[in-house]
Amino acid sequence: MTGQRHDLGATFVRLGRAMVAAEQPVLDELGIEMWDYVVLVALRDGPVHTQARLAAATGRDTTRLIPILDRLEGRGLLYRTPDPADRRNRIVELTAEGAELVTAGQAAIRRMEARLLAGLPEDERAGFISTLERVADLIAGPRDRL
Amino acid sequence: MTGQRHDLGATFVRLGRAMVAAEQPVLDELGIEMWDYVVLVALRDGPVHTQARLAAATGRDTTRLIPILDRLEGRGLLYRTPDPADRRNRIVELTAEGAELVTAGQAAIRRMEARLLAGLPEDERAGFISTLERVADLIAGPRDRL
DNA sequence: TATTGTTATACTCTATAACTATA
DNA sequence: TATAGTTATAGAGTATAACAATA
Repeated sequence: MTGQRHDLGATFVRLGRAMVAAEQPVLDELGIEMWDYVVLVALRDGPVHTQARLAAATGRDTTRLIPILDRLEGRGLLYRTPDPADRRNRIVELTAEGAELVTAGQAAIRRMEARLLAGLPEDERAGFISTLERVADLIAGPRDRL
Repeated sequence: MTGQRHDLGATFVRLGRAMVAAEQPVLDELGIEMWDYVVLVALRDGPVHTQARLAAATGRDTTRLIPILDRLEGRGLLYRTPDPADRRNRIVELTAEGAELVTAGQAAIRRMEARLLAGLPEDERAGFISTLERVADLIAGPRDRL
């Protein structure tokens, strides 16, 4: 019996899939898809001046990002304007409605996470989450900040 | 600034992708693909009497499993025999060579994991991994054992 | 008739390559 | 000429449906 524990990769992938599934009903309630949410969260802290940077920060490539932006812009959750400094670039920014939605969405997802982890003792839970963030930086590199 | 930390889903997915990428060179060295490895690991602890159960345990569906089994059988790493008790079923079992390869592969992957986590203090690392296993069972349910 | 394994078809998602506009 | 954004095409990956063998 070699494996007292499972491979980290298998465990992380499995956990990722389970969390995406758990987020689905929350996102359904908000009427947005997962990648919509990812983009909205990435934009929450301020406008971005090139879509390429936004694509890198969200792990999509630029071509896959475009339909997402089209949909969100059509719903009035964000808007794109040409950058006056270089009109090839587009400044992407949340509308007030978009900012409101991402705040409400993330709060709902945090509540869902808390429910899932309710079985863990409080101190173990806190320690796990803080180490998890460090491990993520260690293994996957620091996240692109916009 | 709402997010002192990132959503768990985003973090797990990112970590999963990073670990899969980190495993790639190890698997290349062994001459197998990721799903080959997943199947070999699942079979390590004993034969399975229906491919449907193997598919469920590895997260593939039966149709996607078949080309994987074909390839591994062709390389002599496992074999399929009709179940005498119910000849519709196929018993899938590792060959000696397959068992050897999965043992060597997992050892190499563990060494890779240890290198990636070398930046963590030993006790924090141990605590994290043990809590991670509990969290995985909590969130994704106990894993199908063959 | 129902189920296992298999094969074939359709669909979705992703990646690559052209096209437009600005520089 | 080079780059940002966009659109169109091709490819890989996945899911659905039909088929053969056995029960």
